[in-house]
Amino acid sequence: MEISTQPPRGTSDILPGQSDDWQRLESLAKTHLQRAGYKEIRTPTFEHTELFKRGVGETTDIVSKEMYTFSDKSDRSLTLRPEGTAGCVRAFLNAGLHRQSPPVKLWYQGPMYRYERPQTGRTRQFHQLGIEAFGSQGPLIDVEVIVVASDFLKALGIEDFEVQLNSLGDAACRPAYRELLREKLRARLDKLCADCRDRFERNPLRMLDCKVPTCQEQYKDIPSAIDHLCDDCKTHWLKLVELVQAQGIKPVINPRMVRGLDYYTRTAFEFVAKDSRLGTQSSIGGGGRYDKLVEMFGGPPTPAVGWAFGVDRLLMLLPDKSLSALPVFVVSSNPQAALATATELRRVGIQTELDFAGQGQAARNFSKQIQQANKLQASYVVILGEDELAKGEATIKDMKDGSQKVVSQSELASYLGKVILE
RNA sequence: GCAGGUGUCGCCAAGCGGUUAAGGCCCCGGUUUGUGGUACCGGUAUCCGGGGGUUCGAAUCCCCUCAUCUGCCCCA
Repeated sequence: MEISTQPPRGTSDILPGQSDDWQRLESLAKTHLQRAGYKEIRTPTFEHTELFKRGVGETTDIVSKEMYTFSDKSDRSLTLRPEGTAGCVRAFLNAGLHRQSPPVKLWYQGPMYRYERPQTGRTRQFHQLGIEAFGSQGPLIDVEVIVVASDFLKALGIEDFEVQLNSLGDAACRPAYRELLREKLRARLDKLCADCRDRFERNPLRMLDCKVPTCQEQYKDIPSAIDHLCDDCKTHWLKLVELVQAQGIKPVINPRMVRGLDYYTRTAFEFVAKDSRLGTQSSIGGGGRYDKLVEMFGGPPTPAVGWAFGVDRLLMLLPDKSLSALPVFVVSSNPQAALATATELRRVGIQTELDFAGQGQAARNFSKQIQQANKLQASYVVILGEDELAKGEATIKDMKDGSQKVVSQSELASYLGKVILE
């Protein structure tokens, strides 16, 4: 019985040609976020199921139908993380980071798991890059977080996106608004789609961003959350919008945007890109403020704000990358000499290849080796034939124009270093 | 969970009841063992996602199954 070489449904391998993009994105993220004072945190890829149920919220789609949950040998219920914030908050508390001078700023990157039907821009294992800032309650840090994200996208070469903004209120005003929604809509329940009737019970706010036109028809005259904020939330919101604009970002106020996770309070935002490469997906990242989550996990009251981007989706939007450095290729009648020279060149920082297709001790003929060099798009070929080896020399062939030059082996590395590394 | 599309060599792909299962790309070898990119020649699927069935005969028809893609829901 042969083993299937297909990866599990909804997962995929990141192959040699693609990993360049991943590395580019990761290194850019790292420098960008650290520059803004964010420190990397690495938390487990699975956690106690309870953490997500409580943290993300029982009524969310993520918890109610998308979790990868399993029991270990001691019958603990564990779940592959569907998002990064819950784990960060847990680690933040467990490590006592709340006792550090605020704000505590973290970033993370890694695979997340949601059991869904795969399609363009959506897989069961996907990757998020996120940041979390704990301990500051003013809108200034909301804005920092948004600006850092926006700048990061631009650094990646992604320019065509909008920032949608909304405020969801807090414990002081959201319950009242929720009831208001129920009151207004109770009589119209029969005109709504099945999903909305369900949302009516579980999470009325979610009704507002329903995509069904007949539902939207019913919501036309429904007041938005922004108009029903309590004084504190209102002040925060107005300042937020003002500050965001002052930083040169033109947010799109979207009173209908309700994020899918329960922990958000006040600020919610989403980065949206309309690009056919994303299929019908348009959200490339999102986040908001979650001022009650730390407390809910048993910590001291700690306001927090953060976001996460879908790395896989960002990668789909990356402009065509520049070509990587071209190697030097060592051709020799003596495989051992070829490897020794390649190693010498590599030590001074030159990307160097050689031929491995020979049988046993024998090198392939020069023609074959140079063919191989050509296939790898070598910039230069170093030829160490019997003649050169006898004289302690090396022939350098410029693959662009075919010109050749003989240098002594002792000068080879420094000569090529000059030509290639400048 | 629901609705459609697709599954023939590593990749693209012809074939639509009786073929040794085209072709192209890639790869390998040769013409050319001291020199590349072109050209020419040769090689590479006992097998058509898997399992049943119909038939004298199936990659081609039927059933089941698996995978994949696209969309709905929702999100990254």
